[in-house]
Amino acid sequence: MTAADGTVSRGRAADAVTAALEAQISSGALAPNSPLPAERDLMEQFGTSRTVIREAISILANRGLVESKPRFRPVVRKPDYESALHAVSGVVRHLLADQGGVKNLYQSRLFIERALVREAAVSADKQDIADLKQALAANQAAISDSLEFYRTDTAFHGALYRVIRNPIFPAIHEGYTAWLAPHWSKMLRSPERNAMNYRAHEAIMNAILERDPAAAEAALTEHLNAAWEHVRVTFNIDKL
Amino acid sequence: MTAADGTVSRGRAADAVTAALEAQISSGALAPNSPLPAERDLMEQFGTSRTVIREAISILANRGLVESKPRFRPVVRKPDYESALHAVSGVVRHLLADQGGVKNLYQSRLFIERALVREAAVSADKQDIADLKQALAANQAAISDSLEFYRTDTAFHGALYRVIRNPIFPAIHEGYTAWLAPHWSKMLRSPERNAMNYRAHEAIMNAILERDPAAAEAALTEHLNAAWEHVRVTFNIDKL
DNA sequence: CTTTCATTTTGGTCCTACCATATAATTTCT
DNA sequence: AGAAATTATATGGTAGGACCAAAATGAAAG
Repeated sequence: MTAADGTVSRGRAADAVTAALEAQISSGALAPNSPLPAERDLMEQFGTSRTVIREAISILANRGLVESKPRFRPVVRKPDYESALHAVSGVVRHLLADQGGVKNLYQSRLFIERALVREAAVSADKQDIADLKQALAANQAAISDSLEFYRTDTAFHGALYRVIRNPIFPAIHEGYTAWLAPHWSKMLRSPERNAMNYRAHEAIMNAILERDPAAAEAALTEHLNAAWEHVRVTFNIDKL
Repeated sequence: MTAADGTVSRGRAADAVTAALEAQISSGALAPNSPLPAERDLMEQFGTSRTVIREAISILANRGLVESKPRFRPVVRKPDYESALHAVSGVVRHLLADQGGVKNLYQSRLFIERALVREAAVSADKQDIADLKQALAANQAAISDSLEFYRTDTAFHGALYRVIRNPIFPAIHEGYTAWLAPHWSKMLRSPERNAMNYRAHEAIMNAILERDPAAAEAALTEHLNAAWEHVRVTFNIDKL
């Protein structure tokens, strides 16, 4: 087969189509949130069979550049850090099922957040502080409502991932939230436990306000370790 | 269509095949590094057309569970943290091409490694120290050989990612190495610059040996910032 | 203007066929 | 007999056509 640039591809024609569509997405010719052209149009546009068109779309879907629900037109997605996380989610499922997978992931989260609270204590600006305070207040207000508490709990930790101005970190937070959620949901939520977790958040907040990175890191570490220990002993997931 | 478990899937039959193959891989029925059965055998085994078999294989490939070179039999791969990184590499390319992508990635690396050297200074054990020392020695021995210096440089930083016993982190290091390599290779390597970088590594090592996390973090920060600054001013990649 | 119904698109699946190459089998040569 | 060259087969990649069910669309009815 002969590609547009004249090179002979002995391997996959789909790769050429994939690259072309990638380019059209990057250049904005295919706007985000707009549906992809119909497969039969694409096969005319690229002069190939539907087979290769479909394979190309499949590749783009797994790359996170388009979102394809069965029976629906694939929708173009701007490649952002969330879609990158979405792309790994398939493998992550296997890793979590593996021995120690959940523990490894949780440990990495602890490690990251330790560094984040330290960073927050050292260099959070007024806006960061305001965001954290607001998230904390919302968390306090939700102590009696376990479902809402979980949401605000996640939001508070999420605020931590935003003190460092880097879109990679909020995406990482979303990853942790999504992948660890099944195990967090196991946690027996109660107003008492919620209150305990809120106090832990408060301690972290105070350490940040006092610009004490060591105290912030210590508070965060104890908070996450306590949560882990609770899940661990309650559900005996040591081997996970 | 009716799947093996009797459920009727209105969407994709390929998903059923994918799941079945996933199970066979997880259970070890399909051993790692062994080739997948031929497509025509699989279509008989699952009672579906080659189309869906091929789509399932494609999905598995993008999930990182099988590695498929064009025209070759797909090879089963045990899903590890490296294959997870491999799965994102497609999207990452786009993110790096985007505005500030490289900078964001490099900043995240700096953030992670700051925490890593701090961790190393606090809790590196004898083995960790020995590994770091060996990596440092190899780095010193390669000052005059820029190519080899790059390799040992990477190895030294890699040793940092292993002090915390978590397979996620070496994988992250591989990601940084692979994705940042194109930009690092731009760096004008010379014995002088190599010597400079070696001294930076030495300073980090010393701080770790002295169990001084703050000094270690400072040394690492200066090291990576200097490298970034050099790349930045030399090649004017501010907007990358 | 909304609802309902008939029509057309469109994605998902199946099938058959053919090509090019990787792999296995066979022959040929040393 | 063993190695190298040759032929045959198996296998992945692509093409094209067909059918179905659900989605999108347009027309008719309320």
